[in-house]
Amino acid sequence: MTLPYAILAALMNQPCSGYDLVKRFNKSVECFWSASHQQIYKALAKLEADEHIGSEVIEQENRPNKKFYTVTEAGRQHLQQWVGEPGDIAMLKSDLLIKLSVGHMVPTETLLQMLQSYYEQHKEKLKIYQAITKQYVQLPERSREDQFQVLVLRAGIRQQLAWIAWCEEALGFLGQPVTVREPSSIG
Amino acid sequence: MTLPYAILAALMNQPCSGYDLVKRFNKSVECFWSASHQQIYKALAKLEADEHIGSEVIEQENRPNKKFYTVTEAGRQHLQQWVGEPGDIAMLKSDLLIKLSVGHMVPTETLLQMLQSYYEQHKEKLKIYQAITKQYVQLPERSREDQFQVLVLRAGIRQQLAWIAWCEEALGFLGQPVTVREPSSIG
DNA sequence: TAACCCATGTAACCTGTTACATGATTAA
DNA sequence: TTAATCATGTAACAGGTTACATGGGTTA
Repeated sequence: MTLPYAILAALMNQPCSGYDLVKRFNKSVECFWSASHQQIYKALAKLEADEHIGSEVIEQENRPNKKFYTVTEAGRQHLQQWVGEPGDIAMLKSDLLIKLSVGHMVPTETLLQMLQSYYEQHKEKLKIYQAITKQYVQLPERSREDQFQVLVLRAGIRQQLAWIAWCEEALGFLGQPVTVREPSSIG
Repeated sequence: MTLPYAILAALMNQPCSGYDLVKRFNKSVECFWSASHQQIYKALAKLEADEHIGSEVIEQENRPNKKFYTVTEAGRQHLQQWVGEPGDIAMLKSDLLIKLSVGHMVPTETLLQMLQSYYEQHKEKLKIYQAITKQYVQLPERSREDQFQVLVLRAGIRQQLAWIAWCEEALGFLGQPVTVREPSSIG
């Protein structure tokens, strides 16, 4: 039930076409909600039918036309109402933790390799969040809108730092010498 | 695709009935994977058809019979193989972050109330993880199996601490005086 | 010449949620 | 007597993934 709201939120911050939305949802640029292009096009059709968004066809030469979506007043109110509602915290569903819960069944060397792969991915994700945050922080003046973007990104950074610290603890437990790092700081 | 493995893992650590599995999956006792009873019964039927688990009917007086499930050798190998495979880190999908990404659209007072509700839930979750961890830590001798359980729980604790610290940052940003806490420690 | 980008969609399938169903036992 | 616990399931639906489809333009 969250995807339509996530789309409304994205379009509020920056109206665009379905194709561009897909990129924003998946190029890890923006977002804490993923969706395939099929899902997004379908949700856009529904949102338009419900008159929460409107579209304008933009004719283009040498490439397909695009539909440019903007949020309607009704859509804005719908989103605004949802934002104020309390909700449930995200359930932590992790392959990795299921795997480690039966770690005693598997040779340590195998576990180390598997864990290392997750570790690298978390460090990569952290870099991405930090890079995007930097772009906002470097702006001479930040709007309140931008300040909220930074706040959200800092949540992502904190999550990744927590995972990274835990991976290091786990690698240590498994007997892997871990490179000594400076105490984590979220900047 | 993870649920069947999560079930195999749970049954490896402690064989039981479907009904008991449901409790272990949802009473936050054990697990970093949730599932409804409908899903679990269905998955159990499939796992049994694939001969990854076997069942024995236990006759009971004054209450319905139960099916007691145990992992077969084939199931054990299937699980073991999966544990060694590298996988993708969990996508962070958060209602709360979508809401905050359009925080500028909503009155601060409304945001504060909404955020407070998420904050309380994270603190509650943390308490649960800490209580379960304590039970393991207090044991006079911990098996390697138990040590892995503690490791997994510590991941949950770190995640909740990260969320809690971020909620406090967000409340601070919104102008809410936050009770001063000792620097977070995962114990 | 092959692969990828632009741009939008349909169809089949699998996963997960909600509602419905049964029926005895026990606690408030 | 109302509700909850025990114990297992079916059926309908919503959410999400994978595969298929089109067709010109650009890059290697």
